[in-house]
Order: sequence, then C-alpha cells, then structure tokens
Amino acid sequence: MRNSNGKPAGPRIKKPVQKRSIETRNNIINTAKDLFSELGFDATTTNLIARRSGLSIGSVYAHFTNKLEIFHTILEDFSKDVFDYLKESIQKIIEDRNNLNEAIDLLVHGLFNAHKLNGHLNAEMDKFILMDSKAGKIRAEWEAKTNREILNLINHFSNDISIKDKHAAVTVIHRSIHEVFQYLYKNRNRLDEKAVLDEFVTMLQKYVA
Amino acid sequence: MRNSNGKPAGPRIKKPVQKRSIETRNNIINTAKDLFSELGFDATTTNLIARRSGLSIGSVYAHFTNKLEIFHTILEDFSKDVFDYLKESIQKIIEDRNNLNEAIDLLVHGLFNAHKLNGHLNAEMDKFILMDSKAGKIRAEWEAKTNREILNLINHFSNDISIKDKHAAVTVIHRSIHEVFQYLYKNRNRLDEKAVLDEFVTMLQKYVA
Amino acid sequence: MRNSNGKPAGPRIKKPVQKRSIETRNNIINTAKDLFSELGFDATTTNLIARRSGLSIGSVYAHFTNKLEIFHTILEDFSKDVFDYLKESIQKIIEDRNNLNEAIDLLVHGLFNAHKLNGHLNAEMDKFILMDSKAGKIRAEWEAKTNREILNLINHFSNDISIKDKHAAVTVIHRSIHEVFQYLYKNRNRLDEKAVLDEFVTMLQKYVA
Amino acid sequence: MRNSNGKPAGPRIKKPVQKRSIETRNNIINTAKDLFSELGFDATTTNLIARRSGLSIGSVYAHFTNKLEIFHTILEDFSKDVFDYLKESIQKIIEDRNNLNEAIDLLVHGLFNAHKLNGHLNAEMDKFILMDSKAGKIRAEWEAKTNREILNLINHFSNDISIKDKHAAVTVIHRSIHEVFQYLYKNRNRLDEKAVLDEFVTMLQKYVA
DNA sequence: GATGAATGAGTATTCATTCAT
DNA sequence: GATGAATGAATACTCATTCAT
Repeated sequence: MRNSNGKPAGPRIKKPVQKRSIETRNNIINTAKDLFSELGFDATTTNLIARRSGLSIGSVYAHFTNKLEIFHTILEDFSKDVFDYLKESIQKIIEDRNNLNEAIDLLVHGLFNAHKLNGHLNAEMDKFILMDSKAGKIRAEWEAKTNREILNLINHFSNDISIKDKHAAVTVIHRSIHEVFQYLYKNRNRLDEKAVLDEFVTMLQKYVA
Repeated sequence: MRNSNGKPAGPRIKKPVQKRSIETRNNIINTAKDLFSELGFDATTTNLIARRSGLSIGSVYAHFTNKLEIFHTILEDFSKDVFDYLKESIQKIIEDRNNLNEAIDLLVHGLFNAHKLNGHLNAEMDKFILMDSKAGKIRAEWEAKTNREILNLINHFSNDISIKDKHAAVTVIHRSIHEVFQYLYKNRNRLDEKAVLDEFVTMLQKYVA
Repeated sequence: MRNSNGKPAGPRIKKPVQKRSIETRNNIINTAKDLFSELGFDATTTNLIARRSGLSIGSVYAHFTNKLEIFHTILEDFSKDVFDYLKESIQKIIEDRNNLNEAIDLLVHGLFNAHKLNGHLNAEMDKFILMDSKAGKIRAEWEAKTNREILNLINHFSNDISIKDKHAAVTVIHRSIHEVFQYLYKNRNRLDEKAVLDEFVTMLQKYVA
Repeated sequence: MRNSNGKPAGPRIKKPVQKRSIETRNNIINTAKDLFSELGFDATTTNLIARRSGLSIGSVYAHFTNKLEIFHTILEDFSKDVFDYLKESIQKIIEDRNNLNEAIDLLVHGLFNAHKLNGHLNAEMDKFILMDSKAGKIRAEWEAKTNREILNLINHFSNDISIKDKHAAVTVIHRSIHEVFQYLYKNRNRLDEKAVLDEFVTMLQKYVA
C-alpha cells in the first residue's frame, strides 16, 4: 500500500553539497562506465556497481534515481567529451593553417583517439539510441553539434573542396569515421590499425578534393 | 544475456526432419527475429516467443537448447542472407559488364536494400559481436567471406583502380557502407536518404578512381 | 531496457485449466488469508506466502499479477461469504416466521459467527478500504448488497417497526454490528462475550420496536 | 511495522527541557500525524517526516528512538485528546442538568466532532491495536478510562435508565459510537451525515430508556 | 546540537529453464 | 510429441537507522 494516492513527496535525489558527496557521485559514474563497457547495460547490476565502487547499494540510489539515469549521465558525459575533443581539434587545425590533406589526417586521427577507449560502451550506446528515446535525444543533440563543427571545417576549406551536398557529406564523413573506429576497436588484435586508418584518410582526402 | 553458460546438453535437440517440425522451427525463428528486432535480446522473453509463435514454451525448448541458440541461428541466417545478396549483386555486375562507377552505385544501393529492414536487429547484433564470443565468431566468418567478394570486385576493376592497400580498402568500404546504412535507418524519418546515399556513392567512386 | 516501447504482450496470467492449477490457486489464497490475518498486508511477504504454500515464488506470480491482487481476491471472497451467510440467515428467519425479537437475535448471532474467525483480517481490510480505491470499490459493492438484505428484513417486519429513516437505520444497524464484533474479537479473552452480545441485541430490539 | 524489535537503547533520547527542543518535538509529531493519516504507517518514511518537518533525519532520531515510538506517541496523544473531550462533555452535561435524551444527543455529537478529523488515522490505529501489543496497551488504558466516564454518566441517570448489564452496555454504546463515526468518515461524501447521526441518537435513546 | 551521507538487510517481481502429465 | 505448471536464482530498488563531520 505504498503511496496509493501518491502526493509528490519532494525530490529524493538532492544536489550534493558536501565534497564527499561529489566524490561519491563521480566514483559511481566511473565504475558504472567501466561495467557498462565490460558487460553491457543489462548484465551490469546495480549491486555490482555499488560493490565495485566500494559503496553500499543505498548510496548508489541516493545519487541516482535509477540505473537508467546512470547510463544517461554517462552517455551525456561521453558525448560531450568527444564533442569537446573534436571542437578543439578543428580549432587547432584552423589556427595552425594546416592544408586540407593535413587537416583530414589530423581530424581522423584525433577523433580516433577520442573514441579509442570505449568500443564496448559505444556499441552499448548505439543500441540504446534505438531502444530508448531519452538516450536517442541526448545523442541527437550532440550529433547535431558535432555536425555543425564538421561543417565549419568544410566551409573553412570551401575553396579547396568540391562537394554537391555539404550536409549529406557531413553525415557521410561523420558516420564513416564513427563506424571505422568501431570496427577497428572490434578487431583491435586482428587488423593492421595504421593501414586501415591511412586508407580511410586517403578515401576522405580523395572524396573532398 | 545471462544464464547461458550452456553445458553440453546431450542429444535432446534433434535436427528436424519432418516437414511440420521444420515449419515449427522456422515459425520460432521468424517470431524471435521480429521480437529481438522490436525489443532487443534481453527484453524478449522465451515465453513471449512461444506465445507469439502459437506454441508452448516446451515446444520452443524442443527445437532450441536455449535462448542464445535462437539468437545465433538468426545471426547466422541474416549474415548468410546479406552475403548471398552481395555475392549475387557482384556476379551480376561482372556479368553485365558495368563500368566501375555503375558498379559502385549498384553495390551500395543493393546492399542498402539487404540491410534496410533490420536496423534494430543490426544494432543488437553489433552489440553481441562484442559481448558474446560465439556471435563474434559467426559474424567474423561471414564478414571474411563478404570481404573476399568485395576484393574480387576490386580485382575485377584492377585496371581502373588505384589503391595502396587493397585489404584495408575493403575494410573501409565495407564498414562505411554498414555504418551509413545503420545511420540512415536510425534517422529514417529525418534525413534525405537519397542525398546521403548519393553522396556516399560519390565518395566511394572518387576514392577508388 | 525492458520493453521501453511497451507493445502489449498478451495476458501473463492465464485462467487455470488444469485441475492442479486450480488447487494451487486456492492454496495460495488460503495461505495468504492466514498470513494477512496474522501479520497484516505489509509484513506479509510474497516469498513467505510462497514458502508457506509449499510453492515457489514463481508459482505465486503465475497465478496473480501482484500481491495486491491476492489481497483483493481475498477481500472479494470474504465479502461474498459474509453476504451469503447473511442472506441465508435472513431467508431462514422469514421462512421460519420468527417474530421480530427472535429475528434480531438470530441475525446478530448469525453474523457474529460469520465474522468471528477473521478479526485481524477485518482490521486490515478496514484500513485498505480507506487507502486503496480498488478495495474501497469492492467493499462498497458488497456493503450495498448487504444493506439491501437488511432493508428487506426491516420491510418484512414493517408492521412491528417504527423507524423514521429506514436507510439510515440500516446503516446504523449494519455498522454497529460490524464494530461490536470487531471489538469483541479484539478483546476476546478479556470480555464476557455473551453479555455484550445480549446487550447489543437488546439495544437493537428496543430500537426498532 | 518491521525492523522495530527495539533493543533498549540506553540514554540516547533525552526528555526535552528547552523550549526549542519541545517545539521541534511537536513539529515532528504533527507532521507525522498528518503523514500517517494521509499515507498510513508503512508508507510514511522517517525521511519524509524529517523533510516535511524541515528537519534533518538525524534530528528526528535525536527526539525519538524509532518510527514506532513516534506512532505510539501520537496514539497516546490522540487517545488522551478524545478522552479529555468526552470527560469535559460529560461534566458539562451533568452541570447543565440536561435530561437523558438531551444528554445522549450532546454526547454523540460531541464525540463525533472529536473523531471527525482523523478517520484515516483511526483506521491505522485500529489495525495497530491488533498487531502491536504496545499500541494495544495504550488504547486499552484510555478505553478503560473512557468507559469509566460513560459509566459515570449512566449512573447519573440511573433513575431514568433500565439496563441489565451496565458494563456491557457501556461497551456497546462506546463501540457503536466509534464505528458509526468511522463509517460516516469513510462515506463522508456519499451519506446524509445528519440523518445517520440522528437515527443513531434515537437508537441509543430508546435503548437506555 | 545538528546534519545528511552512508549503510545493507529486506521486498516485490521477472524469466530462462525443467519435467510431470 | 506436446503442453504448461512449476521452479528459484537473480535483480532493481526502498527505507529504518547509524555515525562521521
């Protein structure tokens, strides 16, 4: 007979005020990121997150309303990190007055590093984006921002570039990057990473020339 | 994806020989494919597969040792279907003496149709390939076969093509295709499908030229 | 990621067809009735119901969607039983051509027996009726039926009876009965049950005369 | 009502002597009364009591050993309030030299007002009296006192009254009152309150006459 | 004196799988 | 050959209570 006429009881998750609390929150996020990456969302139990964080299960739920919220937080953080990295890379490319081919090379290798450590997590996120609308929204938002940056870069080189539909091009470039990285991760012990990456850079260079 | 450390089960699952039995098996596979696609692996319960197939849960377990086996079967079937489609397409391209640009166009659009209907399932499979070694092996096998076919095509046009590392090129082409398709699926209502596909074809054409 | 776009999956609780299934269901109901009566709703765990029934927890949930449904079933059964007992008593009173005083005496003692065994459960139910709207509806329905029967009896003796507002009278009689019983139950070792019951009969007799 | 097998806790809870402390204590009691009344004992969490009181959970536990103690305090307070109200009413009836019928009328309506505001809480208390021995003892004590007052009133009118067993009569009267009130509360929007109350007064008047 | 972060046993519920009929 | 009732380990989440700061 829990709350059958459910008056709202005020927020159960409070903004952490004490320093200890903030540390705990980060602890949970980092542990969960590792576990989601290792085992996937479903196989990662909340109790496991707690144990691996050196916390009680109660603590986990004091900081997040539920397991999904932890995942969304990680998705958001990760998306932001990749975006920040990309933005910085592009800024540097423009500042350094690299030529187009150098630019592409730097862009691809830079993004590759940003993605490198999170192949499993990436796959898990990709799945969620289809299944869970909140996740889809988060990703879409950051994807739009990322696409805007790539478009900036394309525009910066607009004299050297011949492309019919720039927006479509951005999509193609962005997604190809994403997938090639994902693929390299999956096969990280079987493939000549450098060769594939170089070939991919070549493809992009020829494409935009 | 739990509870599936399948001990060898002895001769409980027989290869179906009778026609009715084969029909039942296909019934299960088709229902499961729909459900995995709709809900994902974890959220699809074996009891639901049974009910939607119009069968008893006992019957499902008479045909498959466990849930994972159903998934592997579907993965195998699907991989084979895509491969067959690709092989046929390439054969036709060669027979029809299409030129390189036409070939690429046909290849991309052909594969796109093969993938088109299974975006969710694809994402689910992608995840499993990382998480579940048996799934990884199945996919790797078919991917190798597929890559071999693409290599054939490249060799067929070897006079018109300038590529440093053909194997790496195959990887890049194959994965880009895969991802662009996946992306188009995710955004099927938001994007101009034709524009992206055309842009992608252009990229490949310039690349191999 | 359970069923996030929740297509209805058909009924999970099936009408029992096998005899074994019906027996199991009754087993659960009886065990739960004892436990709710002994410990109250909240302190009665579903696992305890299962164990005391000699069943697995899974079986309990194969027969009832949740704990509340078990309670509602018991409430409904109990309300029906008391009603049936009352209806029968009243019929018998009328058939036997008892006079008014005898009638009241029989009515009170009869109902007392119907209630006798379930004091704790009654208290639990009384609480639920306030807190849980479904329970309230169930009780209200049977209360209405019961009140109608009592009204019948009053009308049968309408020549011997002087009452201003018959409907209000029914309420007063019905509730007084209910509460006196409840009270006698609570104090079953401390009170002279017969004396209180007799006094109560006297009150009603004087009242309606 | 679990987790409350209170081991003696030593001198951790001090009787509040300072004014602020007493205010805090009352604050907790009032908040808890509202919540128990609204949600029931089990669904009312100690953390909710703290938040709604504007206090920390630590403060609540500085004033009460546990949740049950809060409930017992409220039960005791409420029982005392009703008793005081009754005692005063009876005193006034005697002083004002009301006749018997007037006396009953005043008694019933007076008590009704005392009970009026606490239907839910009453039901919760009724349940606890059966389930929790300490609660049972508290209620029994005040019930005895209350019965003594009612007996006083009966004795005051002993010339006008013809009753066999006065003690049983007190019980019947007291419980009938209690239940009719409870019932009126449950149906506060559906019933003609005045009619039921009048009919009830009539019943008592005829009864004792 | 007070605070609120942390604890962890406890609870409802699910679902892959088995096996008696 | 099939059925579907039964199993029970596993899981997300709650909440009374403690105690370091």
